[in-house]
Amino acid sequence: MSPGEDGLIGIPFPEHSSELLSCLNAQRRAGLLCDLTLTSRGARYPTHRSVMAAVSLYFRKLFGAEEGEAADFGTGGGCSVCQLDCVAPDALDALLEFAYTATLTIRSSGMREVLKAAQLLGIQCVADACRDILGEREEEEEERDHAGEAERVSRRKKDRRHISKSGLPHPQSPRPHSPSPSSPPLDYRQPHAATSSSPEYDEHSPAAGQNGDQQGGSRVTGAAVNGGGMHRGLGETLSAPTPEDGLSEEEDRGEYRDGGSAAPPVPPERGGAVGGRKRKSQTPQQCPVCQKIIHGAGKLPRHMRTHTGEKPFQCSACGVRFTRNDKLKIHMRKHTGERPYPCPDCPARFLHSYDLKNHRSLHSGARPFECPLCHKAFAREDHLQRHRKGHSCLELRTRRPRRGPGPGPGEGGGSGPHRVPPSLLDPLPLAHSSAFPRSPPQANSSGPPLLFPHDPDSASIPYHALPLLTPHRLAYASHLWRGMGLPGGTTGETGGPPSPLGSPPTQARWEQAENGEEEEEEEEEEEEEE
DNA sequence: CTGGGGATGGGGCCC
DNA sequence: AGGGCCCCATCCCCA
Repeated sequence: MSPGEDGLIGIPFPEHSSELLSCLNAQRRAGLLCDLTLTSRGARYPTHRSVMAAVSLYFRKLFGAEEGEAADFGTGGGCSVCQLDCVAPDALDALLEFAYTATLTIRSSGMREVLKAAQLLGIQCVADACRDILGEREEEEEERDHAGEAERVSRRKKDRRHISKSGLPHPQSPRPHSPSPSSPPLDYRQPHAATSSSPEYDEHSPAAGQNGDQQGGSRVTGAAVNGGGMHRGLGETLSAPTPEDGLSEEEDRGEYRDGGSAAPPVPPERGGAVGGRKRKSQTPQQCPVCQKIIHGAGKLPRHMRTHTGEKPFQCSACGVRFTRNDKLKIHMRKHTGERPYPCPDCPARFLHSYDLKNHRSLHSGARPFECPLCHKAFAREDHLQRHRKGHSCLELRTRRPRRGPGPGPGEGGGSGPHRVPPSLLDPLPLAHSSAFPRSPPQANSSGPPLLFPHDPDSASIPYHALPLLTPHRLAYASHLWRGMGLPGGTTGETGGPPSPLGSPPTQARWEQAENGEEEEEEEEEEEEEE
């Protein structure tokens, strides 16, 4: 290989962008290299012109960074001061935090101020996000107001509002850098929300508490919007959403609309397979990063580690780290040789109960998961899903195995023993049917849907798609790792490329094939009659 | 492409 | 409320 000509290789450093941002944020907090000071009603925020120009259209214009103009602001060597009294200190603080962490953490009550500030400063993605949230919330509140059972919820909401209001500094009072005791949030010197508290999610540190408690005892009342918009350009590591992400986010969205109330109509469990288990009305907590409602007491710290990449539980034998203690415990079985789930029908033993369950289906020969198109039956649901994603059934499918020899003891007709999960019959999986309500992706049949509109004018992506970007596993995680003084975040998250399940061309082919089969089957029946 | 094992994240139950 | 334990759904990887 001649190194000069075609020996060019690109070595990606996925953590670079997030590390860069994190470093800039550290410099900002330390006041290092700050060449711009923003002031708002007495509060001063040292910052960097380049960062502000990168984030805000307003500053881009101001500094002439947009069209190559050399404005005074842009060329001066000293530290400039930009007075922004039209922007509330809290909102400015939140926007600065967003600029340097890609996460917007604000209180519900401050949403409008942030929206206003984002519009003023030309931070489109934040403005869009705030608009969406405000819109949703208003709808939600209307629903609640009409619902008689919502009394408790609304009371809590009032409390929240009260807390939030009392937490806001008086507009006239100078913006303190150290907030008063009654105004816990938004100390700009401290990373917000999950950023600051992420190291404390370690289960070993009981002081950690829930994320919502970290700033004053009330649960999270604001929203943390992970800013994909402006930082997406930096974040080359942004991965397309996995089907899992999409699906779960769909579920989440449903839950989110419930607003975490104590007695919402519970969305169906996954596939309804859980059956008897009822969701106990445990205090749901909202993840400040992905907005997901986490049910179950004490589960939020566990969930947060999926964002931070923190793996506090290390195997003493091989050093592998885990996010959860129970996973480590299972892992340890590999070292101890313990396989607590023996198959009663054969010598096989398993680490997990569900492995045994899967395995036993082999003995029984049960293949309860049938492809509705080619009617091939599988013992495992995920294998059926994989089968359908691979579209292989189109080539292999011939005739409906209506008589015995086929897989499974029963006939496939109608309400036979073949269980086809409703989700699999749904031609358009949720992840692709409603996750992109505004701009449906150009689903090509060979790759993930396009999440990022190429149109530069559409500076923001739909807010609903933000959680799908899984940025929390990228830039965000890096900040936290850095904050914890740990080496760079693990990149174990694979987030494999999703298959465009149910993409229109494929769906059309399926439907076509299905129609063809109906005809074929009729012919077959006629033959049988003869 | 399929079968199988293992990993991961979320929720429920219980202490 | 927090955490342990368990189960479930889903995904990844390998043969």
